[in-house]
Amino acid sequence: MTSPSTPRARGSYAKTEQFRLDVLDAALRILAERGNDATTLQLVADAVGRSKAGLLHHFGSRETLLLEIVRHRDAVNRQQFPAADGPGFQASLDLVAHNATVPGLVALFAVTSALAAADTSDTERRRYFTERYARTRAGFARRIARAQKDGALRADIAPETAATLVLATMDGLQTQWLLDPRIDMAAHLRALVRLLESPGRD
Amino acid sequence: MTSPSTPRARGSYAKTEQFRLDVLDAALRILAERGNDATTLQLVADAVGRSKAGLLHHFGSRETLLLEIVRHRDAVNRQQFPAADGPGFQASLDLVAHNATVPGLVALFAVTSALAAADTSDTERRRYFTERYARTRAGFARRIARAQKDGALRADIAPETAATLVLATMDGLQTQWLLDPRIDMAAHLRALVRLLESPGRD
Amino acid sequence: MTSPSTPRARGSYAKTEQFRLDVLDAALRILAERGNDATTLQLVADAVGRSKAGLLHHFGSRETLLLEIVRHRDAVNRQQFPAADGPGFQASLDLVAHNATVPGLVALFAVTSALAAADTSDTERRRYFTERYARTRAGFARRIARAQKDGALRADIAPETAATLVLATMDGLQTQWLLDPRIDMAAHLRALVRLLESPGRD
Amino acid sequence: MTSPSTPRARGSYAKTEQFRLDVLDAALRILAERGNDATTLQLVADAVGRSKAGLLHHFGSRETLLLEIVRHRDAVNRQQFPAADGPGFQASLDLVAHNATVPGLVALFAVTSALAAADTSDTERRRYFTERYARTRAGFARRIARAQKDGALRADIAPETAATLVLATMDGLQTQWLLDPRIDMAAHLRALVRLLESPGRD
DNA sequence: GATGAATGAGATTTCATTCAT
DNA sequence: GATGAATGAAATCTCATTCAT
Repeated sequence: MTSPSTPRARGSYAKTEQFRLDVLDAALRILAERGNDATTLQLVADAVGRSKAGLLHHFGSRETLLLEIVRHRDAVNRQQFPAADGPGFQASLDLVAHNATVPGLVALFAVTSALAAADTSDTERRRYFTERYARTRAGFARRIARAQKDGALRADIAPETAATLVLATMDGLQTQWLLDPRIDMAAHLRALVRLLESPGRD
Repeated sequence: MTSPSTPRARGSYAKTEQFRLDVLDAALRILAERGNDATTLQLVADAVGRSKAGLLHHFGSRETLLLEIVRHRDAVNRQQFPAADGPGFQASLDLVAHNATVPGLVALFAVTSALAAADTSDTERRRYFTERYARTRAGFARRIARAQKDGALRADIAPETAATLVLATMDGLQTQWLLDPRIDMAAHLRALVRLLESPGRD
Repeated sequence: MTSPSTPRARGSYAKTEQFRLDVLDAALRILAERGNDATTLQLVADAVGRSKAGLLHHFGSRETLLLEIVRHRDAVNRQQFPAADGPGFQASLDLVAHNATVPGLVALFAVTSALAAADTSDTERRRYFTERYARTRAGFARRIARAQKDGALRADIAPETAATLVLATMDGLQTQWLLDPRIDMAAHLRALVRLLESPGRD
Repeated sequence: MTSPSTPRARGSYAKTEQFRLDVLDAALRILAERGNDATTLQLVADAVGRSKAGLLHHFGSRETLLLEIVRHRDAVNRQQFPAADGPGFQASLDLVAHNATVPGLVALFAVTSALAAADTSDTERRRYFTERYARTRAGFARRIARAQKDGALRADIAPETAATLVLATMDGLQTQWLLDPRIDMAAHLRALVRLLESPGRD
């Protein structure tokens, strides 16, 4: 374990962590500008003033680098949008609203998760997303269960099921929004939450 | 032009069409076995006993070939699971149930649509999916509106909104199912439909 | 077999052979200017306006490309300096004199043959030089035997032995000349020939 | 500074020297087994239980390390085969016979001297071999001149010229022997010596 | 239409070497 | 001195794509 304030894994090379962050930033920026296929290691290396080989030394492969962006953003998001202990979906709604300002990042998530899901062997990418979804579902389910007990959400649906639906909806909305930015992700998520709050009245 | 109703049979036309179908089949099979990245033109060419150049002669590019699989499957599915004029979601439920038997195809859709959504320029791929989603949403919305009038679905949500939610859920469930096959896509879709139904129904 | 005037092996791509020759020329030039280690594929590729990958498509590897230069020069030299059927060493002396004008080429031969000789496994390079030396020795021996019969060369040394010595001397002289250009290769070779012509008289 | 005549023994000096010798031994062994290209610093480092960086700390570069092997072997050989003050070539013949038992070493000399000769700039390697050849030629010439005065060798060839020929032959024979071990280096060198001897000798 | 050859782009691997500790 | 980490250079490999026949 390292000291809590400096989350560096190995005791060496102070500048390394900053360098890694710089690379992730640069890669994300290029990704947002050029798209997945056009984002080459050379371009990223040039952007940070290093060589392709230098990047590979730190990240192992192009795939891993992209996955690291996802990982890092997940960590940042967990800090910025902590799934508060309240029963509501406010944190998720805030995150969705925030995502609507960073299409490049949303696109990266969409592509990476789809590729991970399509992997036919047990890649790190696939493992990461499998775990990530399981974790997110569990968190949602916990808060939904509590909200159902409080009477804030209707109880005629299993918390796990509702959690899966919320998560699926958030994902699906991203694809539709990327293809047609007029679609309001947050508004649609709110609509789903409303369905979960009370049974329909005619 | 060939006559619309009878199967083509003249000369090389029929042969070409059959060849294209063979390629799509072979490609989908390899895709299902090996995943997206490992599916090379060479592999597909070998599988159908042709050259890489031959495939490209017919399909233009690898991307287009993959998109053609999607296009073709969409056409087949429209035939097999016609969004019947009834008010229910039975056709969609049937399609989802069927998809659960063809993970390779589901994976292809997930990857291709994500890549299309991530495209930063106006590619054919992007155009296809944009249109496809718009069309599907419109169809869902039409049937939802009718069901609301009939009292089968709750009316306190805009048909367009509900349609977007249903479609998003179907997409999102695919990713989750690919990552964890224990997730029952059809059951979850039914749960969403139930949320959309009028009270006093179950 | 192909027609005698167009020595192209395969019936296709007229420009290919010229391209290969251009590459060999460019590589030899750079080799002469920069030396063995500093001659990179990139440099050669740039010189002929192609990509590294293009070169590798045609030559397989950097090693092979260098060996091809040797092969090609051997062929050219065989034409320019045909080991005439006369009994003398004039052709060899001419070749040695000519070599003294192309240090880059001599250096390439020296390095490549040494590397081939140092190869611990049966590489193509090693095979080529093994065969080349055997062939050259046999040719020399044949002409020496004839000269001995004619009385032009002393007969108290086996033709094979003399041939091996002549060849060894030519090689060894190249190294010494490269390290100190004041050494006159042709003059030294003539001195050896004189030793072979007649026994010493005091 | 250590005392000139007694072997060093103080502190880490002796240890360092032993380490250097161990590295040279290990490198030569690997060179003999794997050949020039396949002999990586990592392999040598592993063989002596040190790190690559450790080797470079002591030797500066890979090239230098290889040159050090040559240098060290030259020193050992000068001790074991002192070019005795007698007029004959016995010491050289003994050395050649000994070399025929250490192909790895012979190969290293062949490659290193060829690379040195091919260097287009004034490297340490090139300097070393230039000097080494000059020194060896001078030594040979001195002894040949004496033998000519003694009437042991024919006098119708300049001692310098004969020395250059002998040295060239020794080098050239090594290459031929490495490529075809059936070639008897010592026998061929003896044949050259015989050509240099006065008539009426055999 | 079809195909083998040619081509270029890019990822990856392998090294030697340099840097920070 | 010694070493693990960092780095860049270059070769090689794998593809998709284009060209010439």
